[in-house]
Amino acid sequence: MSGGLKFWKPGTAGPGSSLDRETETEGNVIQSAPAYASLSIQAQREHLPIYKHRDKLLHCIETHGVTIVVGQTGCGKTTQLPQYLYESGWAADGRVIACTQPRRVAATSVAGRVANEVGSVLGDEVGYTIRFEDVSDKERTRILYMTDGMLFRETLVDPLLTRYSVIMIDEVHERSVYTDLLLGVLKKIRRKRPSLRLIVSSATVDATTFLEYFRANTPLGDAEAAIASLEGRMFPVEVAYLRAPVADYVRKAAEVVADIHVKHGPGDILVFLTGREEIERCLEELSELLPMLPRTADKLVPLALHAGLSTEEQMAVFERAAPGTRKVIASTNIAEASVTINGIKYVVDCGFVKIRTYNPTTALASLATVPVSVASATQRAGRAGRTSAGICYRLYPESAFANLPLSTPPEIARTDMTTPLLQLKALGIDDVMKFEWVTAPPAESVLRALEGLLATGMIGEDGRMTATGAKVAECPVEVGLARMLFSAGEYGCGEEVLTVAAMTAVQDAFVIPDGAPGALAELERRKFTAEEGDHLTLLNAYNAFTRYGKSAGWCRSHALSFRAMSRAVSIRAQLKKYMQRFGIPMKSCEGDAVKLRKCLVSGYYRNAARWMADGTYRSVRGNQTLHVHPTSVLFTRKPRTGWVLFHEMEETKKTQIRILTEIEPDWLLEHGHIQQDKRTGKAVDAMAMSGQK
DNA sequence: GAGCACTGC
Repeated sequence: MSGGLKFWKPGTAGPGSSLDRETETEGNVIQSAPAYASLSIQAQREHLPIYKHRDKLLHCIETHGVTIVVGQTGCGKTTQLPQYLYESGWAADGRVIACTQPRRVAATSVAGRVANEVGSVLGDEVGYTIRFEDVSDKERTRILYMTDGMLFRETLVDPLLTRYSVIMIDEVHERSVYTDLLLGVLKKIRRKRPSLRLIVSSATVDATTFLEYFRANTPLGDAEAAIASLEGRMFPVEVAYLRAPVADYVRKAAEVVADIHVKHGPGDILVFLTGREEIERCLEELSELLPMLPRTADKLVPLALHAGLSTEEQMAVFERAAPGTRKVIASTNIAEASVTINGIKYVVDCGFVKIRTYNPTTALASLATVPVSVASATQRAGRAGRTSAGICYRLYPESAFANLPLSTPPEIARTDMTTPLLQLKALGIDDVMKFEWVTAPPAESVLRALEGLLATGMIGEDGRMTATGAKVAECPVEVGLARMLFSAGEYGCGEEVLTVAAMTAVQDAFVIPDGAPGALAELERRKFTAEEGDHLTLLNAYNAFTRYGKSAGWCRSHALSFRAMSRAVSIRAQLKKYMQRFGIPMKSCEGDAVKLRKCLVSGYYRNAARWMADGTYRSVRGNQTLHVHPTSVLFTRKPRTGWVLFHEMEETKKTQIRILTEIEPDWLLEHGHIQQDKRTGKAVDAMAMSGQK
């Protein structure tokens, strides 16, 4: 490390230099995104003046149907705007001001802060609504924070969202599926109810996209949409790049951290890497480097942060570093937007991110490591400037930055559209091709989803939703799970299938404890193992969890995630209400695993696979080679019947199937193949394959 | 014979 930091630092702007007045809307991330900043300024100059003052902003909302607000994290838009609106009478006559967030924690914490500022009890004038928690009052709540998913769901009940006078869609730049669906639906609602005011709030210049979106094909005229911007309260962040690319950014990250520690003053360090494995390796490399460093005054405290950690483990990153120590947090993308840590002065950004994409042709989800977008890199850099001026070290050359995509493709372009399309149908939007998407999902994705909905009887040949489809659409789980729940009456296993659905909807109930190798977790899981496979193993784990008092300590000693198990309890209770509403008897199959497994088949018959002599499986649909995920209880065993049903498949290094259960191939024949046959004209999966047994 | 970015209803 004697050579020191081999970074090139842009000379034009240093920490503390102030930026052009107008570029303040971009935050003070110096030199991070020149092309990006100028795009924003240009767009704003062309269209409208920048409103910075409260009264002007209100005026803007008053006169325009849709206001696009640009302002980055910390500018107060989320907490202040709804209050301004409230004070100027937008919540009069029993109307409600809504503000949506993509995440539950954001909705709850912001609601808490605003209630405090207003001097109200949370749940009274200011409240929040998220899944499983409604801390609001139907009569009294005037400012309501909620997840965008909840507001979208509300449109199923009240299609014009009549109780709201203003709806603010926050963090629109994140482009979650529900944000996109909501924007489309809100544009439609505004045609029928022009009095509804919209505020679309974004941290980035995507804002111009939304401005154009709300103007396009709208009879409301040019002046109906406006951009406003709010000043942030960020400190400047200097950005440094590598002179040349590195082969091993994990190693480089450790070196840069060591170098910062030796050469720079106090302040914690946040390192962005792509996954758990990289995080652990980086911290190992760092501990090897430390003894070789010159003596420093401060001690370095290494911490990991990723979603796989328990809540307590995650809390460690928020604890203030003890005097004479410096925290270094190696984190996944979770620290980019979901988790905010104060006191970070240095950010080290590897420049990559793991992203999930869906291939509609093969029905395969895959997880790939790809370069981050300019928007992501900017957001990551900003994490260094929340409490004081900071530095961001990007582990790639500046020339590589210029080639990054401006933003990550929205989720709607890389996800299975089956459930979203069914929900649009439930809203009466039958022609999804004509729906005004902010970004349209790929045509192939829409076609495959419609095919799937038709094959499973959710829609008819005319494309309209069937009676079963309407029930499934209401149920807040994926289509396969809902179908399975609704056939529970037929198989007399309502109690059990409800638990299986809840446990399947929750990912990662079984955890690999930190430090202990997989073997220990494996041993614990074996205690719940059912011969038939993972679905019944999950059922056993859930039943044991409730039998032993739903305790966190019990989960810890049985390699189960308390967080996941508690979620399963909530989901089960919620799904139970839907089953009761639709009159499905809550019977127990009294240990008859055949009934339960037949019921699983009713929802997932499309996910069947046949065992091959080499230990892999072949999918019935598509004849793909599949590998059992190592967390499956069938990882080590051949299924007695030679056939399994799986919950999902995902491509990483190999194509893997997760959550599988042994089935009889004959059970496949009873489902869904007829419609599919008629449509494709081909011999169908289930029928064709069962002949081979 | 070996693994998993992050949300949300």
